[in-house]
Amino acid sequence: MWSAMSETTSTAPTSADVARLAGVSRATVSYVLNDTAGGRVSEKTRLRVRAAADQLGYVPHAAARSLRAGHTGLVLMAAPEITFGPLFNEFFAELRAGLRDHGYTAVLYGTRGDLSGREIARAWAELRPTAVITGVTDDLTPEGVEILRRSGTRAVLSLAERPVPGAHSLLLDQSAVGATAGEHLVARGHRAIGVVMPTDATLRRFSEPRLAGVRQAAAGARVEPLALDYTESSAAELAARWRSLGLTGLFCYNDEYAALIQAAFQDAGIAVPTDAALVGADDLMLARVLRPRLTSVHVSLPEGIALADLIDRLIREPDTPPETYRIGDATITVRDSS
Amino acid sequence: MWSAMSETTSTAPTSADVARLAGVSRATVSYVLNDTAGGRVSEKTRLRVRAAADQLGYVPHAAARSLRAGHTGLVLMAAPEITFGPLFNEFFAELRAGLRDHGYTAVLYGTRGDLSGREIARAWAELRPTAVITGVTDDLTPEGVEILRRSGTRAVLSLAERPVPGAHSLLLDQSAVGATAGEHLVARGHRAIGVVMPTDATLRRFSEPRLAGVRQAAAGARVEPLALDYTESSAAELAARWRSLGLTGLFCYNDEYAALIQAAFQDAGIAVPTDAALVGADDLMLARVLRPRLTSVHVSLPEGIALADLIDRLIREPDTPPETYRIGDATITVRDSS
DNA sequence: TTGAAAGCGATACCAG
DNA sequence: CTGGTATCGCTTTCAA
Repeated sequence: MWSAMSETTSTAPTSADVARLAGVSRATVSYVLNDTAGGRVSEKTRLRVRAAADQLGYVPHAAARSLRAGHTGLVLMAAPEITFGPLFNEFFAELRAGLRDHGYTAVLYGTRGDLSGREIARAWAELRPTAVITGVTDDLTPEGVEILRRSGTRAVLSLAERPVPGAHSLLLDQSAVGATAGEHLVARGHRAIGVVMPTDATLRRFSEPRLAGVRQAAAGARVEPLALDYTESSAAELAARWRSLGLTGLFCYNDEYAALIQAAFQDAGIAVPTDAALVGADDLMLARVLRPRLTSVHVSLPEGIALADLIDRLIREPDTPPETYRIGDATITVRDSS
Repeated sequence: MWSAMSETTSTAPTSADVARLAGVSRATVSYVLNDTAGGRVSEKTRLRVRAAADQLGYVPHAAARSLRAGHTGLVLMAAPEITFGPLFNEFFAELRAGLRDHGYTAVLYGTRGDLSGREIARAWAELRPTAVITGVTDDLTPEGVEILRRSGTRAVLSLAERPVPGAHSLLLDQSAVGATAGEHLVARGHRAIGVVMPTDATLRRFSEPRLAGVRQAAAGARVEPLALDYTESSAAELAARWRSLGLTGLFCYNDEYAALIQAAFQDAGIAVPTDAALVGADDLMLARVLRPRLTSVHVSLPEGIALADLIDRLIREPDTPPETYRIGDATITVRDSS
């Protein structure tokens, strides 16, 4: 029964309040509510305690508990400020579920870009997380890793395209994406390949290794980086000078950029795939709703469950030397654009 | 200087450690590091304390601090398990920035769908958040609101398409989206209008008010709901029976569904906009990369800054009776598909 | 100008 | 079977 509306003065009920109402000690309340020490408390008392807790709407105080326990079950995940699309969202959701099954609480903790590596690390360290997974956008410096470890963080992982010294690395091998696209285009006979490079600075960490991957796979062919804003006008401009570039294939960074370009090419009378063979990446639904349908490279992220198991192991063995786990398999789905 | 690698035994340095190293008391350390009581501590001592803290890599313990302070600066935001796209992401990022300027720490806290309303509320209440913003996906029951308030949460907001009793409501008026689309189609002379209804259950809370909006705006016209999976085959099927439906206009729920349908129509030889006038929603970049370009209804979310100000006010005046704030203006961008 | 000590809420040891 | 009590790390009042 929810008795009265919350008064302003309502201070949260504590275990002491529960104890008082049930006529027992705080220790007993703790035993009962945590199912500790089986059978040490009589059935009758347990019922009284439970009833009292219920009546007061008692909820334990996580901060007090973890202060006493010496550890929080918190796994902090860096929250990207930019969108990575449905792929990442689903991945995070799965990972969170997996961690919860191991008894951890996963939280997306966001920071703005205007904090230095040290400040970010300190902000995280204040929460005394059990583990930290730094995302793709955030800069975790070696110094930051050290700050976290000193403050008791047992595992620091970086999910990025290059390793952070001192931290375990889940290396998202972006160059494999480019390489897969490059191989495909070369196999189709293309010897002059353009690579779209978004001017967006936050994407550089992806675009550059992807370019390198194309270069490596298309050794011997001409590979030309082409800067592009994510705007219609920028795409139109690229379309206008396409014929003069002498290229036949184009790796478009991802499906969204590819869609933009395909539309501009269409407007300019450049036929896909005959005048330009297009390859996107991420294999979004978008690739299937365009006409012609888009060939796309897909990066499979690791199963959230498996990753949760790994994190749990690293937490339990905090002295495991930093290791690099290569994740993400690149596979290509060939459709009508190439 | 980062002396040695973190040993296993490394227990996080406390303010007592800093005090010992600096040769002062814990109180003094607290004064210095928090800039409390200006001028009460001599410059010399302050330097010593700062140096000691630095040397040890001291980071204060947030749980201990807030336990003592009696309040956390935590604003919990329900993390949606599904994607709402770039619109929401940007909105969340802005909101977080705004809250940080007010001294709060915003955190995305995720829960899986398998928790009951009470369990979710308890999980949140354990963290003693200062405010909770429940997202679009999560079910916050009136009972949950009460649990939170009892445990000291000063403001509970729901950002949803219908109000939660007891909580402040940021009412995202989805019916306005449908109404705007309906008005547009009617103004163009359409008297038989289809409305795409995603079969995805989590989207029903959006799709139904959107449908209602169309109905209201197109009173007198025929309005036909059309169930659709987010698959190519489902779209193809709709295209196959389009002519037999006798409809001329189609509101597609959002741009992604509209893209799917436009492709299917194109495959089936149904001309857009002459055989079918299409209207999407959310005004994504997608609407601009399709050919014909997509007419789209745009919902403008409130400025994160403004919302942060509102939340701050509600926190300061926790007894403000629950109120409903209508947010989101629907405006249409007419392009080539309608 | 600095230090001693109380207390925030929960838990776990050791007595009774 | 149950209760007292020390403890986690930090802030803040009160004394010195």
